[in-house]
Amino acid sequence: MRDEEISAALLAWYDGHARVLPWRTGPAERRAGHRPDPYRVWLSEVMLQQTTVAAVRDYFHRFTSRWPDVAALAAADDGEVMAEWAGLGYYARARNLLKCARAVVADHDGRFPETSAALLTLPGIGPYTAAAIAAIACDEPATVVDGNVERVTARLFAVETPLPNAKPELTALARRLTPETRPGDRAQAMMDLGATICTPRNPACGICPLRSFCAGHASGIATELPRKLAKKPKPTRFGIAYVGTREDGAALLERRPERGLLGGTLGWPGSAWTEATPAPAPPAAADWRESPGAVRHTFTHFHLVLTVLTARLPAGSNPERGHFVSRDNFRPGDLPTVMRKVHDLASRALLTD
DNA sequence: TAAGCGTGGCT
DNA sequence: TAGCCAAGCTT
Repeated sequence: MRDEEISAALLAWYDGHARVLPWRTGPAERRAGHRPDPYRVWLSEVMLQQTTVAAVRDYFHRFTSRWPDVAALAAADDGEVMAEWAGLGYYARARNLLKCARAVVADHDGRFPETSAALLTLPGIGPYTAAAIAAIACDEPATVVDGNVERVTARLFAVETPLPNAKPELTALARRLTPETRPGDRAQAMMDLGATICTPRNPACGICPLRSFCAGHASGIATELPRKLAKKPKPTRFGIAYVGTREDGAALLERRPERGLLGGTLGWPGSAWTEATPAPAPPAAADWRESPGAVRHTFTHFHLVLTVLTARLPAGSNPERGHFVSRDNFRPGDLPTVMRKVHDLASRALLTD
């Protein structure tokens, strides 16, 4: 009974406070019988993996403008999709996005499957995303567990087990709060509550619709939850990047291997990234000069310090690595952020030369 | 199964 | 400033 009261309080709050988002069908529309487009739900959920709403907004608009449905995306050029994704991070998502779109077209007649179990078999769709799409787009009473739900649930039930060990326990508790009614709204309500009220730091318990049910708040430890195991320190790695520009303005770029860090993205040729600065191995013969300063960038699991070398390459340059991209076809914004930083440093160095 | 995999904003 | 954090998935 108590679990149902919590669900009811959550939905009542959501009816008045649901955020308006481009990929979302609001509670009023939903009651009028409108379901959101599964393609847009899927695209938004993949973009939102480990990524904030603010960061996703513009990317979502550009993707849906350029590729309005799953068939269009499935037919897209890989390089153009990678370029459009540039800057959003976790590039495996973009590669899997294409694989998934093509699987939907090839194996599912161009329509997304309508159960979480079937969605789970598609590339890039894991337990969270499968449950979210099924609940939001198909009204399946799937239990959606993301970082927000983990935090809300840990506080609501005062779970002291640290993450990630607490994951099964929190999932079971979240399942208790998953009623048959309005599963899509309920899932989004939990996430909205976590994003706007039950925030990681300084939660707004004073205006929380679940305060009277919250064991964490009652015992004064809500802000400390969920507990987390200590993280490993990040090592620092070093490398060299070569910014080569031909006389006609073409840039010497290289597509990285499909797998691994920045897989499938476009970037400047360079050394491996290792614990000591590697010996130079330029991609083409030229008078390479070091740009003052360095590029600093932090990835998920290490810090990177890049030395940037620039050179003008002759018209007939025949590089050992990479390929030339004409001035008209080169946009720094098509590169992942670390490579855009390299471009920016090289540009500053050439300007002051 | 633990580790690999981006980025930008906030404190 | 440096660490923490965000609507996780894959291998």
